[in-house]
Parts: sequence; structure tokens; C-alpha cells
Amino acid sequence: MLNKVILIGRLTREPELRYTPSGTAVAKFTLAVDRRQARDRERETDFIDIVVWQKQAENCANYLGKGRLVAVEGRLQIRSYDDSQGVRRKAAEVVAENVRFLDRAKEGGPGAPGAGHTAEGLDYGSEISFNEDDIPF
Amino acid sequence: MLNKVILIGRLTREPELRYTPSGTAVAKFTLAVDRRQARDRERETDFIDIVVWQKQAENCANYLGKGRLVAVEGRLQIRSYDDSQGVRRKAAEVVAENVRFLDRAKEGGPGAPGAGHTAEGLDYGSEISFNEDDIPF
Amino acid sequence: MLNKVILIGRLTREPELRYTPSGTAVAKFTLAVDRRQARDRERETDFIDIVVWQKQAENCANYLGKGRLVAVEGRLQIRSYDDSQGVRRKAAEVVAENVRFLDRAKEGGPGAPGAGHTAEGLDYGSEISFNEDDIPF
Amino acid sequence: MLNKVILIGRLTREPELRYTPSGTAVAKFTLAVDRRQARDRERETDFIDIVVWQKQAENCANYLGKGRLVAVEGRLQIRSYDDSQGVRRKAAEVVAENVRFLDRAKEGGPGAPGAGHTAEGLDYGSEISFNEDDIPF
DNA sequence: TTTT
DNA sequence: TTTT
Repeated sequence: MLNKVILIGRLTREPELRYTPSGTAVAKFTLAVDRRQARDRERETDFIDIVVWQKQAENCANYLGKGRLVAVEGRLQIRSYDDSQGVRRKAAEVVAENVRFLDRAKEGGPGAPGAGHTAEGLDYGSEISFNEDDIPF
Repeated sequence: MLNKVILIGRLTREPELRYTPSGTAVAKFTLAVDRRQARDRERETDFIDIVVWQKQAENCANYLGKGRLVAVEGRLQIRSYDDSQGVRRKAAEVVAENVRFLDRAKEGGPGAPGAGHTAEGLDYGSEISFNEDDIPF
Repeated sequence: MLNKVILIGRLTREPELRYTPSGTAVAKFTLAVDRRQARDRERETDFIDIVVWQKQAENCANYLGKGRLVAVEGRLQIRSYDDSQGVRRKAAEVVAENVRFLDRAKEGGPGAPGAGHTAEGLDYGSEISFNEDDIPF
Repeated sequence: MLNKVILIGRLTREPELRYTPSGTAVAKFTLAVDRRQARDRERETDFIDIVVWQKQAENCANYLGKGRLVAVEGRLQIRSYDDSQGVRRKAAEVVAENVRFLDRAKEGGPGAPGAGHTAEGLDYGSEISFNEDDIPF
């Protein structure tokens, strides 16, 4: 009924971009999300698989690279599949609805295809917005 | 950049439904959200104004009534306006992106226009969905 | 850095309660979380494993049963382990920080050890709270 | 019952730190949270008041300054009060449970009391953590 | 398999 | 009253 995940973490590698047979863009990457903890405990990290679709998949592939800090909003999806031995397995991933870029791309580095590219410059796709001045109350 | 609110609470009254000049539906209601607290402290409640747009506004007006339990997902919006004395005021409201109905309408009561109406039976509007079996990885 | 999950769904079975060697209570259960979707598509559901610790583990074991509707707030944890064939596997679960009971226990049914037990009657454990009347601004 | 807010934005000014009569630290600041929107629309921003208590209040006062990017997790609180004309008013603020610092302090600038201070170096206060290797399942 |  |  409600399934909402919000993560902030760093990409462990470049996003992988593919296309479905019908031509829809899909990107995958892994996010390293550090657990907050007492100073004296060794750091622990969750490595969380992210799937992004459509326009945002292409934005991620074009502008994100290893080590970049992002905020991901999405839903937790548990998929069941049979492995090569025919054993039923489960895979967990976060299907991102929004990916926000929280730091700048390094100059000339991977995920930095040109100067001046930032999340601000991206095409967010269509998003319906309303003007609250119109509220008839 | 990120502005996400998730609330669970009960409606304090019937939703009010209006239309903008351009014909877009808008509903408003107030949610009573109890704060969790120790048993011995008196109960405290936040009364939070909710605004809903379009199809969901009409769903809320048709199926929700006073006392109904809902989950609201949305964003916190702070509006500035000048009051009748010309003093600058601020108003806070949650602009709902999704309203989930968590209990059943009472038979024949307000917000229960007919038998068998539940959140499950509503038209959620268009929502793009992808089949993970198509993921080309 | 930030890892927040909020789910609403129904328990697929009774919670299992255990204790660590050091005596800490842990409960596990699975939540069935329906994906929202267009009316004509078949219903799909994510089955998400939940882990709860301490006082809340015991509350869940005492008051929750199969089919109960709950809201879970927690973090997504990805654990790595080696299976019986020595193959590295990953397990995903949501470590709950809060479990809210959204419907009443059925009379005399499982998860209903006595009359009048509701989420409202539970001991939430210690929670620091501040009185905003004290704010010195 | 559930009241969860997650924001990412920039401080509009230095945090103000005060103490209650009983000696508890409270900090206040305002977060500028840009709304995502189509490229051609003028940018709109919500200015959201944040209240932080205790140890985190002091961390914010010591390490944050104008323009710093943070993630805030908390709850939306609506307070009622009577203004100087005796008119009942409402104030909305987010009571932060966690404030994460998402960029580095500028060298020598305000909110940068010394070299090497980052969110990582802060004392997070006590946080109970469990070792999943202990899970008795 | 992993990020700062 | 406001941030990049």
C-alpha cells in the first residue's frame, strides 16, 4: 500500500545503461550507504542496488560516476527468480522514482561529459505543477 | 531539492472540494496526527492542512469523511500571503501526491456513497509501470 | 548516510520471537506490500522481511498476527552471507525502528491475547520529548 | 500516528542556539528547499523552519553556516499561539531528529571553526546498534 | 565486487 | 527576511 525508500549514498561504480526490447532506458547502479554509528565502532555500509527507468536512467548514465553523492527516492522491490541450479532466490532493489545529484561532477572525470553540467541543467521530464495562487479557498 | 512528508492520521471533517477557474479539482482537509509519547503524558496532536489536486481530490471528496484514517504522502509547502491588515503571514500545508485509505467507510455514513467502495476500487489515474521481467541485465 | 524506509502492509504470518545469547529480543515477520497499479493489471505484491528489536519485538509478538495491517519505519539492510554450498548470497531486510498498528486485533484471534489491547495501550519504551512552550526563542 | 519529514536544502543563515531554563540546547534555522520544476518556470522555494534539540543543536551551531547543504529528518509540528493582538495563529516547523551535513564547510568561513571538521567527526550521541550476526534465526 |  |  505504501512503499517508500529514501537513501543518500555514493555510487560504487559507473551506472550501467541498457534498453528493453521496446526501447525503454533502464540504468542500474549500486549505492554505498554508510550506517551512522558510534565513533569507536568500525564503519558498516549497506550496498544497495538501484534501478532507474526512462529519462532519469539516461540522466544518471550521462552525469553520474563512481563516488558521486546522490539522494534516491523510490520503492523497495523484492523479485523472485530461479537461479542456474533451479533454486528459488530473491533479489532486492530500490526502483528509483527520483535521483538527486548532491555534489558536482569532477572536471573531465567519468560522469562529467562536459563543463557546466549539473543536476540543475537536466531535463526533469514532464512534471505537473499547480500554482497555489489558483487555490479557490 | 528533496521535500518529502509522510503522515498517518484521521480527518477532522469532510474534505472541501473546489475547482480552479481552469477547472482543476482541489480538495482540502485537515489531518489530526497524534504524537507518540509516554503513556502518562497527555496526548498531543498536530493538526495538519492537506491539499490534494485533480483525480485524487475527487476521490477524497467522494470517499473520505470525518474520522477516516489515511496515509498521506506529499511535500511541505510554505506559502506567504498578506492578511486583511496587510501583515505578511505564512501558511503551511502538505500538498498530497498520494492519499491511501486505511480503513473502511462506515455503512451509509458520510464519505460512503455506496456499498463496496474502497480505496482498492478507485481509479488511481495514470501511473507508468514497468515489468521487471523486461530488465535487460 | 540516510537510509529510511516506510512501508504499510499486512503480516503474512505470526511474528517469530527469539532472543540473542545476551538476552535481547528480536522478532521477524514478513510484510505483504501491494503495489499500486492500474485497475486492469493483475495485483503484484512485494514480500518484505522485517526485523524488530527489543521492546518493540515483544510488542509485535504479543499483539500482531497474520493479516494485521501495520506501518513500519526503518532502514534497509543488506546482509552478505555464505550459503550451505559456500556461495556468497545477499539478504535484504528492513530493520524496523517503529511499528505502528493500523487496525484492531480480531477478538480472541491470534495476536489478540486479551480484550482491549491496542497499539494505543502499548508501552512505547523511553522516548525523549520536549515541550515547545520551553523554546527560548 | 506517523509523522515523518525528510528535507534536503540550504541554510538561509547561521543557526541560532539557545538554552531552555532547564539547560537543554535548542537550535533554530531556516532551510531553503527548492521545488523541482520544469526548466522554463521560475524557480520556487519553500523556506522551512527547523528546530533541533540537545547534542545535535550544538553540532549544528558549531559546524553549520549560511548556504550549507543538509538533509533533515524529523516531524512536522504545528503550534498554536496568540499573537500580540490576541489573535490565534499557527506556526509550522520541522522538529529535526537527524541533521546530516552534505557538503564541506568552507575554509575559515562561518560555521567552520577549525580544519578537518566534518559531519563524520561529530559525536552522534548514543545510538543503540545491534550486530546482525547475533540474530538467532 | 564495492563509495568518501 | 531568505539558500546555490
